[in-house]
Amino acid sequence: MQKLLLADDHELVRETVADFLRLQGGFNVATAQSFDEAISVAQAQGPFELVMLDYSMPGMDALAGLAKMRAQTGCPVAILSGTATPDVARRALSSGAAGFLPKTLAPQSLVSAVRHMLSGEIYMPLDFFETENEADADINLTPRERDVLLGITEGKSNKEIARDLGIQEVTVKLHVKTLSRKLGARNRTHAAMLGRDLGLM
Amino acid sequence: MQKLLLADDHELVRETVADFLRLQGGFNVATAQSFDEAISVAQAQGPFELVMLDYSMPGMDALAGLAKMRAQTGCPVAILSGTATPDVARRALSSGAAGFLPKTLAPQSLVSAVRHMLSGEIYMPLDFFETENEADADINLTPRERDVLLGITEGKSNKEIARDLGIQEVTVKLHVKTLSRKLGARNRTHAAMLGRDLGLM
DNA sequence: CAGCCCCCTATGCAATCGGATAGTCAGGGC
DNA sequence: GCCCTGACTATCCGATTGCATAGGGGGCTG
Repeated sequence: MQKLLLADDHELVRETVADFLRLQGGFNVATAQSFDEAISVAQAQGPFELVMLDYSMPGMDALAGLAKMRAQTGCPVAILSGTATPDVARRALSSGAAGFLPKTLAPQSLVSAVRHMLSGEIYMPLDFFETENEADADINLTPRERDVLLGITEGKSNKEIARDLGIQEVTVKLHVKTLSRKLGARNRTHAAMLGRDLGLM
Repeated sequence: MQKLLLADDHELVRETVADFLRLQGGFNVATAQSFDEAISVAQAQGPFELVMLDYSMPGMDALAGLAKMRAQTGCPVAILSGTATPDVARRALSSGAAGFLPKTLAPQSLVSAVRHMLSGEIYMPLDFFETENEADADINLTPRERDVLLGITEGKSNKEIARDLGIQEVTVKLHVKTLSRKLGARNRTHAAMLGRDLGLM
């Protein structure tokens, strides 16, 4: 029987979900109520074939906990969250999560998601990509701003970007300022990160 | 019968894969040999339920083509590649790809991957996350450098990072310089991008 | 055609970054 | 004890960025 580990600090959620997985999925589910306990349980009762961690939980420290658990157990680790944004979901996957499980997921979908991850695939509900694109809709950079943003993400200086685009450095500065304002970025570096996260290039 | 569109400029690959999907998967597969032809076919013979685009193909222009095709058809679009790195794969997913298909994939896996994406899920072979982590192994930042890098990715200035960490601004500068060297980054912005791509935080 | 948007340029200045150099201090390994 | 590394501090200086202000020219649209 496949062994799962579910860590969440909300007891109601944790135990009902665990029971559901036991009954509907036929899994052997262990639980933990904090990140540290999850680490202990993983060592004491392991090996597990899949670990699910709540994103906001004592000791979890965001995605650092994900990396720690992956290093510890070597098995797929999924992130569970009730509030997380598409941005967090994408970062979780980039950080090596086996999947992202919003708590709004239909129970039956959870079982198939778990099976899915057990077979070595990445699970990501489509909703998150949809909503992401809607959210982006109100941000529209001009073609030139996009060019400049691309240069920034490649680590180029204003001078280099200007040369590559055949325009003056001052003009690049102008675009940097305007696109940063549109993105709500504090500076060029922040703009680069937001630009990539939002998939603007 | 589910309609797929496969675009690849290598005829041998394109037609053999298409035939395989027809025979083994029972799909209706249309093909195109360039990005522009893919757009035309998508309009003329659509709607399709899944589009697969070769990553390097005339007119494709990397991930811009992905976005264009998604906007055009509104259906899931997967990226196909023989050479792409984990980095490109992750960017493709961040840009809204329905999946990433390396050409080293076992044929039977391809069929299941396609079914998978047709059901609205994201497909990503586990290999890519594995190799990614191995590749990262030779880059090891000190804990402090990691702290500083995190601050940079959040768009903070050296002064802010120093205040948050309780150290002097000059020290932050030192860390910025050394971590940039370790990452092979040209400046802080580049370091932030590389750091996120490599999942170092 | 007038208004608007995008693109481009220019000048000037303050803040920040990037790099070099030169140290102190604590801890681990030989 | 010696060597090495990580972390931290200091000063100096040039390069770059960020911001404000003030324009010109082209294209699209009501």
